[in-house]
Amino acid sequence: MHDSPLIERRSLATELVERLRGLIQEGQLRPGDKIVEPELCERFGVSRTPLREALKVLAAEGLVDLAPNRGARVARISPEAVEELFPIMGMLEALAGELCIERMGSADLALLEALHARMVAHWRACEWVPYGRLNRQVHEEIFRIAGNGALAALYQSLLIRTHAIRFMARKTPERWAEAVDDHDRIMGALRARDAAALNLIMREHLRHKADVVHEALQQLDNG
Amino acid sequence: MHDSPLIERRSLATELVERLRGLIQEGQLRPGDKIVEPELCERFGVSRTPLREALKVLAAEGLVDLAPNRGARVARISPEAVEELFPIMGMLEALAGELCIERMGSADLALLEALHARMVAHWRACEWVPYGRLNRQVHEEIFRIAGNGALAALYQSLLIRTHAIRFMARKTPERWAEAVDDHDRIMGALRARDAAALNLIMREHLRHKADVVHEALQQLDNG
DNA sequence: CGTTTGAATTTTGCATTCATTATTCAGTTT
DNA sequence: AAACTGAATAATGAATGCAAAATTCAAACG
Repeated sequence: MHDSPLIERRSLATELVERLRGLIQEGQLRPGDKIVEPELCERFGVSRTPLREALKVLAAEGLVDLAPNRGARVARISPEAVEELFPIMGMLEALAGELCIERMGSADLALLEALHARMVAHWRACEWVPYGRLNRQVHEEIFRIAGNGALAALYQSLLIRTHAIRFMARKTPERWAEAVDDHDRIMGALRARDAAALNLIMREHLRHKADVVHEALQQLDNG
Repeated sequence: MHDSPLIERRSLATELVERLRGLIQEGQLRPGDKIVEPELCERFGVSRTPLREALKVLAAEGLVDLAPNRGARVARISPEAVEELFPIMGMLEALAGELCIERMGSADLALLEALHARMVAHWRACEWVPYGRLNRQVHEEIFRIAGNGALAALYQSLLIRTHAIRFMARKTPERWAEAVDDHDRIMGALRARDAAALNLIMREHLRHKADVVHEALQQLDNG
């Protein structure tokens, strides 16, 4: 039997869920924006039925707030929500780190080292955007190595929910250095395969990220 | 101004999500069952539109599997999924425990002690059902005291996803005793406000629960 | 007797339609 | 001028309709 790749079939609603997630992530739809169904229907060339199904899903994910008879808005993220979500993400990253240590082979570690080194180089060069990309890749790679799909999916969904806010949160140079230092220590714990240490660092790392967001929110309120 | 309670308005889809969740939880709809839209529509007296919206939401929650053009089935939970989900739940419970220690007042602790004592009494009397109820209440109370709504919601959703399997998983007397012992140690750590210890116990407790489920799955395959 | 084929039936995906509920805005009142 | 009223408009919630896909099942074939 020839093992041909399955023909992938998707419903409009599924397609729309991903498109809308994308729009929210890249900031085309911003937190608090009203989502008017006929408008988006025209934009995507679909009827309201699949769009509504997609909105229901996004609401279940927490990306969209749905008020009965009053339509949908892109969810705003409050300081309280940050306070709630980041510790959870910290725990999930900590678990990912532990699993990663259990399963990681030398090739995996080498890949992480390489990504980390490139990330640090971009930091030294003050290259914001590629730094951010590498940063994300390191975390993704850790989750991949951890090999727990449900964990990765859950983390990803929380990441998207908090994305809007990080988008705005410009790191100060000190915070940036702190993040790089966290990553250095993460790599150290991975090399040493020290699960307990990694656990603590991961949670501290997320605590720092939460602090950055809080500072950014403070700025918004003042300025 | 008189502070009247808001009139609560719900869409049919929202209502259906909860009804269907209930049906799945109480075993009226069992894992692997095909969900035929017209059938359920008749049962609830609604049209397919809101029902389909509800199914999309349940699919996003992982309670239902949706295959394009081939309808919905109540999600089956595989041994692999257990392997993935229980460690996550362990981490979430561990976090809840830590937060609980941070925020718990003496009244909170007293309530937990009372629930725990009643639970143990039911165990001694071999009273299955009330034991289970108290067990659940203890965990719920810990999450309530922890005061992190997102954490509680996330845990709840994983709990429902794994519910079907626990439904079947009959504990052996040894496992039952083990669970009670776990709870004893949890109470001990709470009394001592020892977050690090509680963290470990919580994760171990969930590890044990996963073992129970695995044993049950084994039984099903053999018998 | 087990497979295969293809028409009849059922079920699903999506568009459309209709009723209900918000929102907007001009006209009125204070 | 600010605040209220209510008709006109627009948006949402849900039912219905219709085309495309899957499933079923009986007849034909090896």
